[in-house]
Amino acid sequence: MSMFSYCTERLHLSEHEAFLRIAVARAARKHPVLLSMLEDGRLHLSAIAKLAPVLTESNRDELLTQAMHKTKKKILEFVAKVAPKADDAGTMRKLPPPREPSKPAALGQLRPEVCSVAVATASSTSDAVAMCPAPVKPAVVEPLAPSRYGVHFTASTELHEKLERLSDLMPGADLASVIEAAVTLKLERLEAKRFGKAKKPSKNLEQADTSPGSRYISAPVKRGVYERDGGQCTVVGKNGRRCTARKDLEYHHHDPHGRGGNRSAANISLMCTTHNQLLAERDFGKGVMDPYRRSGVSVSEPSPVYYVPADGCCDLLGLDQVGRAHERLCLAEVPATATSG
DNA sequence: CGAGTCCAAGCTTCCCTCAT
DNA sequence: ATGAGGGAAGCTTGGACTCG
Repeated sequence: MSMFSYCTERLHLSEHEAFLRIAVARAARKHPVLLSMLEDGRLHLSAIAKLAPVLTESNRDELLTQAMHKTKKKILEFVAKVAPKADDAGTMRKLPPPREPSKPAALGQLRPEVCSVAVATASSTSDAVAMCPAPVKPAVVEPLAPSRYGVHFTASTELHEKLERLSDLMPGADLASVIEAAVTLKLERLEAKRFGKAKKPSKNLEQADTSPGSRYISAPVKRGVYERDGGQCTVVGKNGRRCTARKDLEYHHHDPHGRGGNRSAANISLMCTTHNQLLAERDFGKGVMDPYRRSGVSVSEPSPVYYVPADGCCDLLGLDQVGRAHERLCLAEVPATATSG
């Protein structure tokens, strides 16, 4: 259960009440002084929620001193001074919401010596995870020979049982074949869902419904866009280099659905989460988009492995300060194996 | 049975009304 | 006049459902 669900379903707070309290709690984790200021009335909930996105260790003392006993309006003025918004404002395309806080650590990342007991005695996977401390050892993928890899990870009793059941249904297959079959099936389903991939497509691009009425992108369009864009982010830097991201891809509406944009292939491109967010920032302003990543987990930040630094990328998008995700994109070290594509 | 479509979940915003 | 709270809107994902 996410914190949001807990607040709304268990504590019966309204969505907005929940939002305010979660925002304050998250801010207080970074800046504990906020709690005492809230308690003695120097700051109110709305003030903290507004201040949180721009509050840093360096500006905290000055900003909080200024904000004490101030109205929400005044607080917004402070915020605007610290983080000026772009002139352009309007509707926006929201990026995927944060899932990390509520998502349990992968079982493969748990410390075996501690979790072996927990996993064995827990009644469910989530219980087992809850009983375990922070992850220590991630799963290991070790190259053994050309085209051969060794994969080591810690499995839960649940997974172990499932593998045994699947093995029973695949007589003669070794463990690697069983896992490969399962992964292949999941991959096909997810790619069909996400990118409209199909073995025997029943509709082509011309037959797809592209009217602007619905937000739903039809499978033929998904398929066509994915093939046209080569399964890769389509953003190209000033230096002519194209972003090499192939993970966390999203369907970006050039003319947003919220503004009446249609869902034809011509209006849609593949874009990585980071660039999608950057374009949203360009369209709607940094101030509008910042809250979506202030938690640090709301953006699925791409691994540097998938990126080549796009020189002039900031210039391309007309942005000066674009946040952590983009900093990581532009400043990340590029492994020798990664080349521009 | 597979492909296509719809819709709820999750989170955050803006705009408005209510209570103080 | 002000902060708190309610409601609707917005966007993506994935589960559930429908159709051929």
